[in-house]
Amino acid sequence: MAGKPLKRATARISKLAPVLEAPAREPSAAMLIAKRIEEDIVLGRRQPRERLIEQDLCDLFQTHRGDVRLALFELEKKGLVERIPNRGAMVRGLTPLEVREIYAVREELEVMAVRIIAFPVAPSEINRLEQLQRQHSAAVAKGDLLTVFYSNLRFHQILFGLCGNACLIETIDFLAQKVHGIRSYAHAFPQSLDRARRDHLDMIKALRGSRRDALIALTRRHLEPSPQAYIKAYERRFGTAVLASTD
Amino acid sequence: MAGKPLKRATARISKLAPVLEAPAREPSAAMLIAKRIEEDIVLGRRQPRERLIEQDLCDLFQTHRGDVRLALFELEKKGLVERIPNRGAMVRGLTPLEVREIYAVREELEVMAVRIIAFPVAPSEINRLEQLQRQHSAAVAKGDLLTVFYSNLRFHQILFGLCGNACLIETIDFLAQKVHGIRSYAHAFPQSLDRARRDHLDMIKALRGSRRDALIALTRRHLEPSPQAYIKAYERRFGTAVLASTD
DNA sequence: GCGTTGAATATTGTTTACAATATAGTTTTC
DNA sequence: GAAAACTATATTGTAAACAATATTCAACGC
Repeated sequence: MAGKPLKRATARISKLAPVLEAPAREPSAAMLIAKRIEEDIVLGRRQPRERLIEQDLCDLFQTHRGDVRLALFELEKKGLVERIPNRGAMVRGLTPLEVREIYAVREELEVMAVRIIAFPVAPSEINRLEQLQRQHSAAVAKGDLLTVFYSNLRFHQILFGLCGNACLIETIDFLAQKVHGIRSYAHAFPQSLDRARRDHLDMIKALRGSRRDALIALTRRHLEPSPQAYIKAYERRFGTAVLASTD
Repeated sequence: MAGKPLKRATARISKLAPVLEAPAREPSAAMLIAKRIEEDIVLGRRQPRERLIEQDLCDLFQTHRGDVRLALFELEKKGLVERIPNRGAMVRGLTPLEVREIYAVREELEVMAVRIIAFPVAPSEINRLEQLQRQHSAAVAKGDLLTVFYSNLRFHQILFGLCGNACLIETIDFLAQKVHGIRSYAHAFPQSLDRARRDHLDMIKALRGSRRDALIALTRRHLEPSPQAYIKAYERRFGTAVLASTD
């Protein structure tokens, strides 16, 4: 047992990873839990300021606290959850100011994405978008909010994915996640969902015609309603003064 | 012991967090470890593809694997480390393509930041920048690369912090972190450090004169050398063909 | 009665031990 | 002698127990 510790040290030097490809790993348990909690927040099943207690989540997801803990750290960085040391985690509510700031950055990046898309776009890609759009419309008609949420998400991922810049795609996605929670406000009105649907159709049309300026304008317009609806709802609830009030 | 479990359930409903302010918490142990490892990567003390073994890091930082684990997850999300399930973590090397993509997004966001800075900027802010710049120059002269790194980082944080959009500031910072690792290449040449120094001085001048267009041009120019140096070094090392070769 | 103190409980944070998986080296078989 | 199977070891992943911290509620003194 005396000479053994050396082995690890040598191993670190010699083993420089034998050219391993990412083996298309499935998401870890912690990520799945994070995803589920995120869904709950998005669909309004969990209210802002509601506490997220580790043991409760363990019981719910049938797992140990390690995974739940990791999921909460994950959600904290995404901005959906607030964690206070030794006190725990709670669903985070965004202030109107934060929402406006996030949407300003989203607009900049999404416009950048459509600005660098290489035209013309392959018909197969446009067909994928149309298919997702049909799925989205059907879900809207049925009132299936979960499917609405995911098909909408996928639509935008495919659309902005066309730009080809992986970092840009990732960052757009990251910012979209931050405001997932406020969509439940925007979607409270059927007219909002309908407007989004029409925007999508127009986008597909612009894409097919390689009309870049139209696509940029649509991208900007498409981002407008959500923050406006949220801010209105917020002011109705907490008074007209939009300050840093936490309660 | 029969009726006790209920208490937790009721607690979750009743306790809606009694208006707690963020108590300016100090960074957790995991974050400190992540920071230290990041420094090692930035300064070239750890090579790309080098393995990061949890137990080694525990010995090094005198802690348990929980913290180290969390730090590695953290670094994975930042993009500095690659993790493969059941196999471990290693320092991640960026391909030239990734570097170009990241810098394209950085340019977009940093230009956005200086575009929305409210002029004129308070003299106190400009003084802070000048002070940091003096610190930076002194560190360059002394060859103190760690101080060079941090004073440069702070300079940009203050500069872009002037834009006032918290989300934008955070995202700029996030992307800068992703390419911290390649700065060791750029800084290999003294002329690079000197050019950066001059850029900073010009930026301060433009800021003082409220010359926005000049500041935007400087911001773009300032981002050029690093990826170029990295890509050149990469090609010299792995051959001129810039493909997905991993070794 | 009201604020304060103190014990009981709830919740998070840390540590350790254990199990599962991957890697390296050795032996065996053709 | 080379390929395949097996064993030993290294490393990560999981779980449970323990410790530290915060919250709740009741008793006490003023």
